[in-house]
Amino acid sequence: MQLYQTQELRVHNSLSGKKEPFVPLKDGYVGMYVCGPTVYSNVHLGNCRTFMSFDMVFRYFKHLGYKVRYVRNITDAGHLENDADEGEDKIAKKAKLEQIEPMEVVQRYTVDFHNTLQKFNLLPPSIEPTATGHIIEQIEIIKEIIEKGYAYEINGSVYFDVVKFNESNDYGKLSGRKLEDMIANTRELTAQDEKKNPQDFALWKKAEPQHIMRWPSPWGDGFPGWHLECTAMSTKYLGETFDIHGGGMDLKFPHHECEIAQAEASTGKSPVRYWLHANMLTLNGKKMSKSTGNNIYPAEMISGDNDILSKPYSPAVVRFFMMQAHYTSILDLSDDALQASEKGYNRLMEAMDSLGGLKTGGTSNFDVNNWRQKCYDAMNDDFNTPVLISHLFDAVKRINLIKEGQQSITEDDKALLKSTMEAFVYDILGIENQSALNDDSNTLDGVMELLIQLRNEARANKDFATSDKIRDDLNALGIQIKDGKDGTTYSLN
RNA sequence: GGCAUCGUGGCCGAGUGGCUAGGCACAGCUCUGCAAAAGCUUGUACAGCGGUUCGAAUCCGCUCGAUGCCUCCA
Repeated sequence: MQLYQTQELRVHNSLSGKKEPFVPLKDGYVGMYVCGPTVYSNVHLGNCRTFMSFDMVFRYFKHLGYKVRYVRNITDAGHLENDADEGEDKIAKKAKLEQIEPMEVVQRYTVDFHNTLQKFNLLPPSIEPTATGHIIEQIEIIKEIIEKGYAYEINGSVYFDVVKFNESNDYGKLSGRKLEDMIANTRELTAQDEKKNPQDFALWKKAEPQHIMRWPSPWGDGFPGWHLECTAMSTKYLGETFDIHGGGMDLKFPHHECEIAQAEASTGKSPVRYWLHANMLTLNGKKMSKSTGNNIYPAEMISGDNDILSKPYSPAVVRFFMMQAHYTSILDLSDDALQASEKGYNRLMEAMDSLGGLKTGGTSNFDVNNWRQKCYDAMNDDFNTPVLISHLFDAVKRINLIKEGQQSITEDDKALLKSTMEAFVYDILGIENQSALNDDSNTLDGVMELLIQLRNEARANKDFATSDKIRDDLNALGIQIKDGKDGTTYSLN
């Protein structure tokens, strides 16, 4: 018996705009595709939020007992900088700027991407395919689309015929747009545009002689278009129809809309059953943007080397902060909000640390089973991590009460509470306990035990000058002394 | 300009047609030698203006504002 058989998960499907019961294509298996980064610069924090949201989704599916194949691509072929004919792809542009090979750019920023995600404790996906590794597959799809009559070749480039497609299909169903409206609002056609219609998009672009990234094709040397790689790779590894497709809100149009069109044109089937979109991260209430300086890189945040925040924040605190908001809501990052989260995070982790040492008794004042199901209910409701966290804090309160001897818990309930807390905090939310990670020295424990003992002796002798000196000086070092009912403990700040 | 999403107490952030989300901050109390930690108690929030309803912050309309997309972008 797997958990998914008893827990009824509902997800917000962008295609219908509603929460729907999640039923996978194949019982017990989930296929999930998430649009990965274009590796032409360092990942920024907004990217991280999106990938973190889907990491949490991935983790929850796994926790429920599904076998999950999670595919997240690396876009290393570059995309056009602009829509003009002489458009240059981003990666080639960066390569020229830095006087290095395009693949050097790709390598450098792929490494940065992986390092950063690892800091935030993201699990690696099951498959991480690259666009350049799937040129052949992309060419095959283009052939298929041409054959079906939804694409045309001109001057060595191939374009998707959106108007034609819209006659038999619904282009715009994901983003809630109508082709007629789009046509009505279009800016003037540039004179040299090869496209029949401004809404058409490139499947294959002819490479000009100076273009470095190029591959042979039936239409001459060129490179694949904007949206094709995701269709090629998702189809290859997950099938023509699969369960979940995720990505940032900003990809909804045109990227995801075009993916649907490409897949429906080539296979005649709707590619995705549930579209999930993660919302944006703003900084101090405004869009993150490199050009205005309203931007912060993960590394700068962790090191504290930035002009925006008052202090460094650990990746675990940042993750906790992000999990306190629902993935479909815009989240605003600010120093105040992070400070509040940091304190909440510390309180949660201290409860986690004291869980194991809790004294048990003959009765429980805490209905652990009922509480546990509330946690699942929160997650089952479209991965509602903020509500889950509110329940986790209910447990924190209980843990502290039991610790203070004001309430009691049975051995069985304690075991269930502990395993449930660990599952939700560590496995599902992916929040690491950094106090536990750093606490690798038995020496420190020994020294602290000695100091606590000396302080207590001083207090017993009413030598408060000495006891306060120990307490205050330790505090200055970032070590907090805590006097509880059952003796004194300490924690590192 | 068009489309979409959203506007919640000092800050962040859930949620629902009538029943306390939660975190942080603040105040009072308990505990303490004094503190800290922990616990308890208190906050008459739901952008504005109308409307529907026995009842709306939750539904509808309008206004204002924010964010995203409309050209690559998580």
